[in-house]
Amino acid sequence: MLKLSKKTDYAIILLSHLGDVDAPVSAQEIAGNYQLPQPMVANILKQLGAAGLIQSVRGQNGGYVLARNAESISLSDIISVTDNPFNLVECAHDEELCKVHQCCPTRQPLVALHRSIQCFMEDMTLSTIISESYFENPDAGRTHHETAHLS
Amino acid sequence: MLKLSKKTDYAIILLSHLGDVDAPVSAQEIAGNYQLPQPMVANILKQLGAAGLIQSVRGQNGGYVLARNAESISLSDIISVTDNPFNLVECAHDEELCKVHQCCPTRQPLVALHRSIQCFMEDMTLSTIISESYFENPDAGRTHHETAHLS
DNA sequence: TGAAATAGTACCAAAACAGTACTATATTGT
DNA sequence: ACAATATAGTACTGTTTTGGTACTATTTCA
Repeated sequence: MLKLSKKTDYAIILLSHLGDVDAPVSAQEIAGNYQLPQPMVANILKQLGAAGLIQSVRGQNGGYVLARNAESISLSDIISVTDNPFNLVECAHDEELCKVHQCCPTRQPLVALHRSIQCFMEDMTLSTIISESYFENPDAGRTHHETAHLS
Repeated sequence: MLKLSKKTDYAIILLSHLGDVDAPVSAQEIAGNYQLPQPMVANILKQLGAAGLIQSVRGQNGGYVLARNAESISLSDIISVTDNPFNLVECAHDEELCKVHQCCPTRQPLVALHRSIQCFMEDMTLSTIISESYFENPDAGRTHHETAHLS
């Protein structure tokens, strides 16, 4: 359906929050802060931890901190954890799956679209996301990215 | 999940075929040609017809022809028929839906990604798709190599 | 020892997807 | 006229994905 899952949506919020503070932040704290369901938040943080994007601190006063600096975490990293592996169409990576491979019209243009999205997501880092979220004005910091990766 | 539906995948194939011939083509003919399920093909053609992308010719020897020339049919047109309305995230278009709108980190970067995808899909016309599908491997080695290590 | 936190699973309801079925209608060829 | 072939419209269904919950175990600090 060409949309991001809520998990991804939430994950960006959670990671942006973690990127703003140094001390470990608990799931409960974030859930309360953004009025999101606590079990959901806990679940996503668990996944992000298992994927190595964040580090966990167990026990009382525990929580999560970023495992790497925000510059080295890309939107692509996040999505690969919270969404299923990014595949616009099944045959884009595994040519054998294509039934009409003798002359499939979809493959070329969709692979191009796939690559354009992929590049965008790899260039968009968490630190960029955090700094952009400070602009309240929609037109403030947008133009750069809008024009960057069209082709 | 950030993937296209099979309907869209099929629709591109169907429309590419219609763009290649002048006489009306029936659902059965296309289904046989590409070994796709005939009822599925018929259903998609019905939808594309209702949306005005193709014109129907009823009766024996009937079928479908493109309603407009292939240059004026964009990938965006196709997707808007066969996929649900394109929305990366719910709040991208309706700001009121956003629960954490006091300072939502996701909105800015995802709206940018949304626009980038939208522009790509509007610029990619059916005629481009058709002409690209003629190359079996234009620079296929490069394309395959680059997509191999993505995602 | 108890409270607060993560770790790991496993589960469930609702929605979307992929595909099918059936009836009605229009056109052509004989 | 009539049968064959085609679209038109609608409704249905099994499967998968999504969004979210529940439960138990483990770790740490006070």
